[in-house]
Amino acid sequence: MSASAEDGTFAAVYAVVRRIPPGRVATYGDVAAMACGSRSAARVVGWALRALPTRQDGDVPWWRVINAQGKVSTGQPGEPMSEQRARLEDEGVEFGVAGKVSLSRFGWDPE
DNA sequence: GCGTTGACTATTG
DNA sequence: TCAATAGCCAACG
Repeated sequence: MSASAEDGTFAAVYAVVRRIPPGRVATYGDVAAMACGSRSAARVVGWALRALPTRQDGDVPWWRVINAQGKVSTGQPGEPMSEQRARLEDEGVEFGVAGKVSLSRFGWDPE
């Protein structure tokens, strides 16, 4: 697709995140493995999602992307809990007492 | 082209 | 469960 001027690591990350179905969560490592081909590139995924508001994409469900520990990494100062967690709960994702999600239950299973 | 930074991951205590 | 350390990759100035 050459219609979009977006092609590269960032676009790859956005494409993978958009493929995450509602009620499911994916880890940075998983997205990095599919977007960049390397699980170690998880930092790049965080960078791409962090630059999302700057990219004005708006259609990327960044809240469905969490860390390998099953917890959100979005540090939202001033808020009791990250909006990411609220969105996930609204999608049907349940959090443990430690505020962690069971990746074995809600983990995204790419076909 | 180099050095710094970052919404990470895995390991160890 | 939490804290600290090392490793990895890409974008930014």
